[in-house]
Amino acid sequence: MLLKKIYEILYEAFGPQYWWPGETPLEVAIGAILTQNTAWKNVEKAIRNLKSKNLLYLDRLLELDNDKLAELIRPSGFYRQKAQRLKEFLIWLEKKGGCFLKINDPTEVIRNELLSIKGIGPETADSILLYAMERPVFVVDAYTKRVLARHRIIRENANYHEVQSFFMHNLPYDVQLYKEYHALFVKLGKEYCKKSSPLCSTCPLKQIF
DNA sequence: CCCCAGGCGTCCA
DNA sequence: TGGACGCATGGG
Repeated sequence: MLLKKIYEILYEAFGPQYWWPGETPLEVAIGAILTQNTAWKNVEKAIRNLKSKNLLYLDRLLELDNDKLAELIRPSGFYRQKAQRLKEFLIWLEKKGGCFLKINDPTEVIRNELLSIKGIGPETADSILLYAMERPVFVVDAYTKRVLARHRIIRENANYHEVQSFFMHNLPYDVQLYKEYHALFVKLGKEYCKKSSPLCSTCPLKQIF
């Protein structure tokens, strides 16, 4: 199967990526929100700010007013929006009991609740589900689409659900596989499939075609 | 100076 | 449905 083959080639080329970077599920989820259309380097600064003030805990973040939070996460960009949206998410988490791994609702139910939070779209919801909650959900991002479109595996304008279904219907439901696969796509995209450079003559996937 | 980054909501056709 | 635009910092 093509998707399995692609995975093997990427894993062979890059090895394990150890994703998601973050020490706790809460940190993972916060990173998922802060990294929206933002370089990860900038997110690291924002998270470092929170850590250095010992604020990376649900209760402490909930106490923090939005302006203070915004100032701390400023390096991650869109910081006023993100502060507000992050806060909304934290309130949801608190309402669910405050602990990701103790939430027992079906994945689809949680996903819909996450999507109803303003500022959490499909990619962010799925990143939280996969990397913070260990649910078998495939994460699709800009790199995934760009890589597949350039190799003509999907349409240029394929939507999120379409691409996600393609993976989930052709791969086993396997959390570890999905975690690694998405991380490998990001690695490949960053190094071989940049927006500005149309060619990718040295792309590891070349050997398939 | 430019373009880009691990998106999303809103508005409009 | 899907394209344009605003949101904002930091790096190349």
